[in-house]
Amino acid sequence: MTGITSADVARESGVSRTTVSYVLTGRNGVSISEETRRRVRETAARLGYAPSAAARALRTGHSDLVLCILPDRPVGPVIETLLDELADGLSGRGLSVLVHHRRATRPLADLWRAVTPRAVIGFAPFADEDLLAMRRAGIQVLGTLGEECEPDLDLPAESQLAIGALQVRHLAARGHRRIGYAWPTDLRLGVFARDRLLGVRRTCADLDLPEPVVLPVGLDVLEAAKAVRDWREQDVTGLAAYNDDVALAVLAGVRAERLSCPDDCAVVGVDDVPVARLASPPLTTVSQSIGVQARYLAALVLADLDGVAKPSHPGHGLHLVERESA
Amino acid sequence: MTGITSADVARESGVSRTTVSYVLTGRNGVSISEETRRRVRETAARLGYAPSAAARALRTGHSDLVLCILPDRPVGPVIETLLDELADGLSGRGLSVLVHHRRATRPLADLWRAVTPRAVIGFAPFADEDLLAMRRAGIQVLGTLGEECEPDLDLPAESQLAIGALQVRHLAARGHRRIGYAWPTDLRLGVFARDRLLGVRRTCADLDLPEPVVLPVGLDVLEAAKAVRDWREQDVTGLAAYNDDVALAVLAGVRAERLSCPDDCAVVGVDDVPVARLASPPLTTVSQSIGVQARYLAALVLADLDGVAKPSHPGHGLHLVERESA
DNA sequence: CTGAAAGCGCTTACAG
DNA sequence: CTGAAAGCGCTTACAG
Repeated sequence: MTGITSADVARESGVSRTTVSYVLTGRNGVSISEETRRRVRETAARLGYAPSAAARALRTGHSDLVLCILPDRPVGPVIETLLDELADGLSGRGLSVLVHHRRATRPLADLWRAVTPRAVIGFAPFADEDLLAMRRAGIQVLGTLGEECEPDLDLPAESQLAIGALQVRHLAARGHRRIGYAWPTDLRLGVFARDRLLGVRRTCADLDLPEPVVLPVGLDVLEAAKAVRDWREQDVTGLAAYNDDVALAVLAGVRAERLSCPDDCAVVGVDDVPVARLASPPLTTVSQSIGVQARYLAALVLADLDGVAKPSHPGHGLHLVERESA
Repeated sequence: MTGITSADVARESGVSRTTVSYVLTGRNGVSISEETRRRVRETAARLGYAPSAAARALRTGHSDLVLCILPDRPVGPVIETLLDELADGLSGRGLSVLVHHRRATRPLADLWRAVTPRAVIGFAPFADEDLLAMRRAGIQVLGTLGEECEPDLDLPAESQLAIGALQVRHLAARGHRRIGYAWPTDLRLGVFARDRLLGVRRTCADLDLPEPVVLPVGLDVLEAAKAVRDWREQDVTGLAAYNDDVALAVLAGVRAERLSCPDDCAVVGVDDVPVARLASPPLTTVSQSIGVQARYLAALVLADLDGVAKPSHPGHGLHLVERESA
């Protein structure tokens, strides 16, 4: 019932399956008369023929899918936008983007073997064995954790470092000397948070500021208020938050303590989520140029497909969105 | 290089591929000695054998994937959590959840044919022809837009209606008679918004309240402030927002107008996103019991797989999270 | 310019 | 209890 195969199209068009395949996959090496091409295409369209991806995958060894592996937690609008733009960049070449939220329960291998993707893009770290196995299977593996967009799990990711640096430089430029870091309580966020904090630490050192005071801040007003009190006791006035959500919690803590931003303390987030501008006061934050990153990622995938040289890295594309909180 | 096939496992274990297949797919109809089973399983593990999903899909007609189709816009933490829990519920049965953000650019048919999933779950409406084609191909198609979790594009979705109803009932119970509805400016949200607003309208009628005053509110303070002014001119004091993001904008508008919630006007959102409790004032909102919905969805998929009767619908599982904004 | 045929790696009646 | 063989639908050398 599923239906129409290339054999049907061949019979209807009065040619062989070979010819159908050549016409439809667009192999221009083989010369087939324009008339024949037209007829085959017309028949395929008329019958509603769509090649079986399973058969094609079995034959060629891979599907036309790009698999994106996300961590097992909500990723927020920034990554969502990135995926969206990535899908845009790849769809023109017949590649579809599929997203998988990593579960601890099932081995990753089951998934990529099932999908046999053209490329796997990791937004969460891979186990070394998974990485190797995928490479061995001829799958292009990209990560977004490292500078080179290659999973390199030991080096701190340059972009993440740069984010922390930008936060501190802005706070320092506003005259803040004692910096606090609002660390996310969600343990799953550790990978990113570690590198961003490292960026904060290094920049404090570079600017001759004292060590930043790191305090965990959950998405809870009382907890955040407690952290704000602790920071104030240590004369911390410049606060860098892991991301906008955490920054929003800090802002709530500041209000709960009847203090005000940016007078009593300044807060800088990361991501520029849509609600950042709606905060009280509107949140100053570090924005990542998602479009740029998405296009770069798409270009990397396509370059590998075409066997041409990798495009050069477009840079982090970070910039500070200055509002009223810092 | 990709490597190990069932033939390798068969040779190493000294049995036929048939036996390997029987052991590994766990067909207990056929009786195979425990000793043989053990040996095959041990060999497969030792060689790191993973069956080719493409071959299996070609043979059986479907993969072990469940494809979730999302609209082409960020969906927010609620849907993300739902997907997460859905994956949990299905992974025990060897099913992996894959997510695709709908692009206007490529026909949906290309994707589901490529994936040949066991089930497709739609978080966005399908075209009728896609729906029919998938059903014809033997794919179970579920939607989350309708009560029955079946795509039924003409009927307003009961859950969405119930959300709007709950918002109005809460506002009415607080003494608000003139209700305003904050409509999202993002056009892509129309499907959900329409039904929620309908729920608001009907409930206003049921309670003998005047027609709600619908105003578009983007995620922008100035725009929201303008809307708040307009509502006040019409003596609207109870505000139902499409979702928490829009509600946060309304709250920002209220502050910009130097008014206060819930004294001057009350605001109710939808979703209970993590930052809702961090708003100023903390946002009263309608929460959907995501866990319940996810388990129901998983159960629907599995029931179809097992050929048993559908589980009964668990109800909307909506409840109001009362904070300070209303 | 076009076609007959092999083979990708599975699963599953069917025959022992 | 186990194996030989067909066939899922494609692509692609190879032969005309």
